[in-house]
Amino acid sequence: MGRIVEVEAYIGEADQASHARFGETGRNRVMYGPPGIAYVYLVYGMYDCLNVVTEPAGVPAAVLIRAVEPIEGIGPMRVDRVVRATTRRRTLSADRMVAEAERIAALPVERLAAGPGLVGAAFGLTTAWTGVDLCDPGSPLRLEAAPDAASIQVSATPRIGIGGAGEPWVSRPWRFVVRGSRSTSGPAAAR
DNA sequence: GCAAGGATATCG
DNA sequence: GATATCCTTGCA
Repeated sequence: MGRIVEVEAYIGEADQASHARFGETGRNRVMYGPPGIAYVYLVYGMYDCLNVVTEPAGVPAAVLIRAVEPIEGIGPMRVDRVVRATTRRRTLSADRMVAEAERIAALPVERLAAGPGLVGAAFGLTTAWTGVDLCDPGSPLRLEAAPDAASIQVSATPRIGIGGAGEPWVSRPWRFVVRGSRSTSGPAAAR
């Protein structure tokens, strides 16, 4: 369990940064369905990114969960991070595997899920989780309201890692971060 | 600065 | 069926 501290919004086929920019396809199909459903996709061949489908059925939209501040299950998160890091690589010597495990073991708790790919790794998510109802209290993966949601300060910035210099969808401030969190994505210098 | 995986969308 | 690209990450 953890607290979501960074997200990005994607909405509509006109949003050229969205997977829905080509219309409905096999991959993005759930984005066109009812809200509250998980959409997990693979980027760069090794990172599974978790999204929450939003907007009523027919309107393709989703919110990418970019960073989580771990609260419970720290040990399992480290294990899942190590498993992911050592199984998603084709060429990895035994020495490098050990080094990777040690690096993850030494990570500060607040950095275990500090990025969209790291959220997927820490929670052991794969594209097979697409379709899970995140609003069902009985679901193995679910969203819950933060008790102190009303007092949290949020900043808005442009979205990360999207192309199209000078295009309107690039500068739109649709990335939201919990102010003051030490678990947001990116290198320390940029936080 | 760039290489590391694999799925995907878009061509032949 | 081939290939450029991708909502990333960590190391050279």
